[in-house]
Amino acid sequence: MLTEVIYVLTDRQLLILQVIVDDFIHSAQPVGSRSLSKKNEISLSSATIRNEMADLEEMGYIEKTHTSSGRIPSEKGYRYYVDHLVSPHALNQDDVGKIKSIFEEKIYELEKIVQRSAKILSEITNYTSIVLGPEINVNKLKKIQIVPLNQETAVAIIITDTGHVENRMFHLPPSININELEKIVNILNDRLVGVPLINLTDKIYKEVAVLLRQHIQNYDLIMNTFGDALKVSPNEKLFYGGKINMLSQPEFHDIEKVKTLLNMMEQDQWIYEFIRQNQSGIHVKIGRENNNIAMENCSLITATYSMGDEKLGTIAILGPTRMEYSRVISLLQLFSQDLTTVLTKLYQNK
Amino acid sequence: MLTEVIYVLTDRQLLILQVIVDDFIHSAQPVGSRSLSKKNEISLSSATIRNEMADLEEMGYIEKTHTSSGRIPSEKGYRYYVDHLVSPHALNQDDVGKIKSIFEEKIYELEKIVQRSAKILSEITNYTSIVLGPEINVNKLKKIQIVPLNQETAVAIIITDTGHVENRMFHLPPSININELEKIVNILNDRLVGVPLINLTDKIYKEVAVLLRQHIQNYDLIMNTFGDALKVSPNEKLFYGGKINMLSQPEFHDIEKVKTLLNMMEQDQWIYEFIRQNQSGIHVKIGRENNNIAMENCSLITATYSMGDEKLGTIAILGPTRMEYSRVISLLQLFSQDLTTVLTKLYQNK
DNA sequence: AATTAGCACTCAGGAGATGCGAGTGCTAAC
DNA sequence: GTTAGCACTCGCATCTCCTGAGTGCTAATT
Repeated sequence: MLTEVIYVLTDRQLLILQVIVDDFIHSAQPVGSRSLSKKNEISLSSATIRNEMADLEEMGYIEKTHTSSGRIPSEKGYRYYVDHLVSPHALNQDDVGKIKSIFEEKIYELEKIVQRSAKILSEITNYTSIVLGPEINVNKLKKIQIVPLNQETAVAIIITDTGHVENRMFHLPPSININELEKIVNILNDRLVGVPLINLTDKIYKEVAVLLRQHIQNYDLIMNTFGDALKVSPNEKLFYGGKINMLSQPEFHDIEKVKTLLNMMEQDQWIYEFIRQNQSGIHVKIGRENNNIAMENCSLITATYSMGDEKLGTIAILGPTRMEYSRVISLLQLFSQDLTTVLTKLYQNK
Repeated sequence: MLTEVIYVLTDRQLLILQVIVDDFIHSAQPVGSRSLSKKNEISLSSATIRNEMADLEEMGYIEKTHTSSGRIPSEKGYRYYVDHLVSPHALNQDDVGKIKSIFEEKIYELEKIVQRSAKILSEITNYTSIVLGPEINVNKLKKIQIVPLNQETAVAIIITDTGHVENRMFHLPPSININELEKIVNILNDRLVGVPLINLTDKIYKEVAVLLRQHIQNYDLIMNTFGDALKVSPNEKLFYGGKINMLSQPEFHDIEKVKTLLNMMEQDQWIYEFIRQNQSGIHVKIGRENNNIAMENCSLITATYSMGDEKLGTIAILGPTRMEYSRVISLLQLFSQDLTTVLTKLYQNK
């Protein structure tokens, strides 16, 4: 992308730009000079405003939809607005209450908290929320269990220090006997507790294999099938809230746009990679900054949440470029703070 | 609902009705007499066809969209078509292959099989698939485990005979000690293995409570919090596939219709109750037969799947009333049969 | 020098008018 | 009983016209 020239704007231009963005965010209609001149914040004639708007347009901060239309903010305009003009939004008591309510119910499972959060955030904002669940790969093993179901199958259960439970069924070779299985489990629990899940398989084959081979008859036979069961799914889960909220936005009255957008959301992998790479803190990506045709008309605001100072996951709000930046930013700030506090309190005291 | 009069149709009328429905299903355009007269199956002049169509309309099987338009099937027409005119559809090799592919991968978890099925069925049909997961309440307890995570929390794990794993975190009262917990678990496992999950809490409080009270110090204190953990979520899970396929149907080019429909799908509860009540076999509900405004323009074809002869769950395909009934019916027939066979083989041999 | 009033101009979008084509129903002939 | 023929209907696309909200520019005003 070309680096765009950043002009120095006069106070008056700043004011006008801000009012245009604010107005357009709420009305979704191009803003004209006459309607601006009527606002309290601005006491200038429409002609003067027209002159200033012409300058703002030349600098690339606003644009027209056709020759004689009012102005709408350009992506560059939104960028400037987000970087310099958003005032810390005084949050509505209602919204604050709803965010607090997420944490009031006594839920202990990380994943459920996160899922609930996605739902409520989308309800408050009327946009779509995307929550990247906690990274389970870095969680540490608390216990491994194997429960045989019948002669042929058993289920392996992996419990982490955060209380996350993974389970996988696997096939039992006919020659195996239950005692052997128990021996394996004992050895594994003995040696592997505290190991991050991501290192589990590695550690088994490199360090524990020798030991297992000594004690177990059919080592290869068992590990062939059981080993797979221990490979924890590599990806964190994505949770969506309010996918259909986008349908209520006037910019998505076109069914084709809706389709490409919803389609993109089904492509978990892309979203996953995209959201995952966020550094901690709040970030705003506007329109084409997202590098995805489906999101041309969308902005994405992301925040991270942590436990102590270990980053756990990401939460994002997806709306039209014409979204209420200041409100959403404040909401996410509050939310990620609260979530971090709760999680730290819940799980940090081992 | 009023019982509608069922007229006896001449062979010629049947033929015309069938061709109209078939044609409309594929073109989504009202069918006129002239285009009908050109078809090979029908060798009549357009005028004759017009006369027959007038009769069919009078009987309520077809209708006009405006005075001089071609005809489209009415709900009654679709009903008649489904009940009497659908010919067993010769399935495409491709489709059969895709259905078989669902079961080729070695997945053992019931839920994952079902989830995968929803996805693939929606891909084959281009409609929306709704799968009601296996009823876990009737599964029988295989084992209960409790794993303490730290001083304050523990996770309870319930494993069923089908390999389904439920887990719930709960709070440990500070005065409790680990040995007591283990004692409880031992007693529960001793007494409750083989009990259907739905009867679990009941059985604990009615039969096992006495025994527990004898052996456990802080019975009330523990059971207060642990008891909740054993209450298995009452509902089976709903899985959707191809929610957005509906957007490609011409009848859903209207954003409002899409919104009400997608909204309805978010109301899990309603869909759940509605689909659940199906008897085994294949059932077709057309338009307003579904008793839901959101589904006025939709038809729902449901099939059940079982293990042995115990009905496990339901799978449904949701499409516009103008959907390919015969194809979908055949697909569902094949699919539910295959799924039943696989499940029976997988889990029946205990 | 900065601001404003005034004016000619542009364009989207809604309201009518028009024509075309695909359909119908009816009547009379085959 | 079937069909040809004809008058009629209506949706839909196209065109034109009109209005209103906007613009840019120039000249007058502060």
